[in-house]
Parts: sequence; structure tokens; C-alpha cells
Amino acid sequence: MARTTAESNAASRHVAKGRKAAARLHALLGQQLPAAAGSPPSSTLHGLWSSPSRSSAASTERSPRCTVAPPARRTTSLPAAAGNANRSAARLVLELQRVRRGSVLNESFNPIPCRVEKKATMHDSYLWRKYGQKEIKNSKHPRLYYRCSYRDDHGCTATKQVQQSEDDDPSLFVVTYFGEHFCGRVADVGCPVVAGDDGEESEELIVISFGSSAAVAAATGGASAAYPWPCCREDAKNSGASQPWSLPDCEEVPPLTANVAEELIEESTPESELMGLISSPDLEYSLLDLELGESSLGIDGFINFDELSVYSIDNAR
DNA sequence: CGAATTTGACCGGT
DNA sequence: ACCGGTCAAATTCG
Repeated sequence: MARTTAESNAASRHVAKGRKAAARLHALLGQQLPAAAGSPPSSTLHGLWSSPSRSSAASTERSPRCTVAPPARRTTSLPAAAGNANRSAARLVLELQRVRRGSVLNESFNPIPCRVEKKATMHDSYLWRKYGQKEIKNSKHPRLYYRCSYRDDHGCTATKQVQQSEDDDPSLFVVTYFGEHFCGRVADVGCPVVAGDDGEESEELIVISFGSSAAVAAATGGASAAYPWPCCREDAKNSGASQPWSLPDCEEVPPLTANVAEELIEESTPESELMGLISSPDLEYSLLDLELGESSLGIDGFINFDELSVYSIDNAR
């Protein structure tokens, strides 16, 4: 049969994808065993994956542990009203269920992602690279797609989607994080602490951690110097180096202020782990402890921070 | 000039 | 067929 260019393109794309996937998987397998030689495991990776690090020079000296974020399905934006938030939560439940049924099949190496939605300013402390923008039906504003800048270097596939708030407050953005990465300074808080760019009102900052208290400590101001490469644009700029991973540390954590007007959080770990949310009043963090079922695929929980109620849904399976 | 962003096309899921 | 997510060539930026 005659082969069209379109088919050829598709074919080569598949090949490329396959290569990428294979490379990642290979790296993942290779890295999990050696298990962070000498590095503080902080064993916060419950069910999350260490990142591959390419066999570049950088990878030999550092152990960039980005966790893999599967390209999970999209999530909905967050309405301001509590009632709407609850509705969103419901939708997210369904969403997650679908993800759990499907996405693992698509990318065998991918665990279920940590996923967090937050309504906050667009900027956080990670270094992201925009890879797409899409007009979303019934949305005023386009959705912007970002992935971790270190994806290619370290295989960190954390991604986020940013969408401007519908109307009331244009300065707010709905940020949806997929997966978790360690290339940012906030340790394993897959969904990074949102740093307000204007530092005005700091209402309530909610930190979601999938890791140990150590990690949380880092997130809550412990400022662990876990990352040898810059995790924000400014870091990169100031360093003057061209290779991100070779840049100086990013220990200097800017004040973590945020205008988190509302957060709706949903997260899950494939290996049925506990997600810790620990409070750190000093920094205006509000964290909750929320324990999830052992079932490897249970809906884990929802937190409607509007009312600070926790939805823990264990769908027996 | 290299890196980051833009943007239309492509692809898979529903 | 529609929609959302991703890719990648082209363009812009520093």
C-alpha cells in the first residue's frame, strides 16, 4: 500500500515516542536500584518514580530525581464558590477514576500522578517550559501547557497547566500540576508551593506533600539544598551558565507568599501511600494529614479548601 | 546564535 | 466529529 507522507510522519513520530519511552524506562530501571547513592532518600517517593537521567556528564555527579508525571487527563477549572468547588471535586473524582482505568495502560511506566489544582498566581518557583496553548471550549482564556524545563535533561516529566481565572480576579490563575518533580527546590512537593509574584496578600498557602516530613520541612522553609540546578528562571539567569543542571544551587528560597484564594486538591499515589499534609503555621501553610486507603487504586481524597473539608472517597474495588 | 516561545497540525480518547 | 493534549517547525527573544 502506498505510504503517504502523513503516514510516514506518524510512523516516525511513533518511533520517536517509542524511543523516548524506552529511554525513560531504561533510565528509571537503572536508577531505582542504585537508589540515590549517598543522597538523602527521604523516601518520599511513595509510588513515584525516580527520574531517568541521561547518560550525560551531569548525570554522573548528580542524581536528579524527578518523578514521572504521566500525561494525565485534564482537569477542570476552579470556580470560586464552594458549591462549585464541590462540583469540581465530583468531576475530579470521575476524572481520576478514568485516569486510573486508562492511563496506566497507555504508558506502562507511569504511575498515577499526583495532581493538584490550585488557584493562584501563575508563577511558582519551578522552571517551566511552555509547550502548548489551547483554546478551551467554554473558557474565556486559553489553557497554557508547561512542562518541566529539565524534562529533556533529567527526564522530569512534571507538567502543569495554567489557565487564567474565569472572571472575578484576572490576576489569579488556575494551575494544575501533574506529577511531581525533584528539579525544583520544594523537594518532593510535586505541586510546588505557589509563590506569589506580587506578594501582596498572603492568604493561605497550602502545601501538598507526598513525602516524608523531611520533605515537608524542606517545603515549609527548610530549604533543603537538594537541587544543584536552578529551579526558577531567575536562578538560571543569574547563574549565567547555559546548562541548567550545571548551575549553582537555588537554596535561596524567596519568601513563599501566595494568594491562594482557593485550592482544590486531589491526589493519588499508585502504590497506596499516605500523603502527608503537615501544618506549618509560621509560614501560613495549611496542611492536613490525610490518610488513604491501602487499595492501590482507591480514590484518595479531596480537599475543598474553601471549607476545609476533606473528602476521602474509597471506592471499594 | 542558542534558547524559549508561538502556533498550527496531529493524535488519541470519547 | 469534537475536544484536549502534545509535537515540532517557525519565530522571537536575550
